Amino acid sequence: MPKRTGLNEEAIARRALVMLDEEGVDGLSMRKLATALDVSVMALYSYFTDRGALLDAVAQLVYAEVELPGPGAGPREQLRRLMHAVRRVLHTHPRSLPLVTRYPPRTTAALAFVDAGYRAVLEAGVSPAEAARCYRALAAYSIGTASVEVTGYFERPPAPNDPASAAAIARALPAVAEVSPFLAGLDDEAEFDYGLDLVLDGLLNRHHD
Amino acid sequence: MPKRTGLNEEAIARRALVMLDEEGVDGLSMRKLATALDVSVMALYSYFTDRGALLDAVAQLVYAEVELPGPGAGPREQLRRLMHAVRRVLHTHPRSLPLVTRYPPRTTAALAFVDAGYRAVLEAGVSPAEAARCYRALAAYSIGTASVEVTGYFERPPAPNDPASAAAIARALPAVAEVSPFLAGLDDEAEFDYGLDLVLDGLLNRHHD
DNA sequence: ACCTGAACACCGTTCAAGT
DNA sequence: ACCTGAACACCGTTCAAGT
Repeated sequence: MPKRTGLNEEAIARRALVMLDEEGVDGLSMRKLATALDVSVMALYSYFTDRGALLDAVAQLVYAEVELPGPGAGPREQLRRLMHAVRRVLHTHPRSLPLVTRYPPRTTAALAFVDAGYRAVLEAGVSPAEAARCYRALAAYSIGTASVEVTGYFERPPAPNDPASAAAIARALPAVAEVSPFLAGLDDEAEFDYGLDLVLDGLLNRHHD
Repeated sequence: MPKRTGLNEEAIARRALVMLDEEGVDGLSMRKLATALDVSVMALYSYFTDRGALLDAVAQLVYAEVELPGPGAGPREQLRRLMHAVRRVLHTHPRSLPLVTRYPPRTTAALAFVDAGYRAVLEAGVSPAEAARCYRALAAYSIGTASVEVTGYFERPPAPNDPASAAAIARALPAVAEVSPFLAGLDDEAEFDYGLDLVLDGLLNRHHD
């Protein structure tokens, strides 16, 4: 008689995603995950060759959560909605960012949003060879924005450890001192749209002429 | 008499960067680093409160390596050169990418390239408030591109574990099947320029009108 | 085929002690 | 102030064994 633990790849990866959301990549250990699933650690290795394979599976689950835009809009609007959906998923699972930059989409479910993106670019009349370049630029911008947002790259003005040197920084880096105050007030989603429209306009105009 | 180990923050972080380049973030352990520096593990804790502080210091070293463009060119060309320099550093230290997306520039040396970027945008006649937005979009694109390049996001056509399902993928994801073959042939630097020009044109034209 | 427990070779960090 | 060694509480993974 089998042990009837109800274990399978999907169930393990789902529980791992919950743990990732709560504790981050470093907090997601095989041992804690096994405890949470009420099995021995080594039971997990019947489904994943190692921790890397598990993290990959978690990344695929995240990609699969990207909401595909419904039909009825032009290609440009489809792309805009799709990139917003990508950004939204990364905000739902901010701790998954290190995984997303390590494991590309691979499963059918994970590739669904990529397919939708290619389709929209092709519908705009772009050749397959050019569609690859277009989508790559869009993906780079979306992933980069999410990365910058989630890590708070521009969140606060630079603060050196030594508080006495704040004045020194202002003297050595006048432009940083002048511009930094405005970074704090930016609205993330509006900024995302700002750059996204730039890239979309550039891409689609270039191929319409 | 002090132990004359020649230890200091900078020397430790420099050696850590070498180890990061060779073995990646996971391979950069406090214990191995101490052995490489010929001191006990705990000696490192006199200079860094924990491993995170060390990784932060390594990230600052990487930022400080960004080559600033010389004078003599217009703001647009300066920005183009600067973003290429950022990309170049991330290619010199590809394993530093997880650090760069975790620890923003903070020291004076690390902020030098950010200052140069702001200065160029300001020189283009953009207001400080708008300069913050412009630079943010540029940084997002550059970091995202480096991320996509280094992780090989678009390097190979998607290959599911189950080879029998390759045909199934082609059926379920027709646009992926059509576009993917063209991704392999792309030249990374040319693609970077492709999108960078798009963003630069959009940003600078918007503010010139 | 799936699951277990013990063991191995690692980690980061705390603590008490040395100079 | 700087450095050490021992100890603690963790890791991922191998192995031999169980059903």
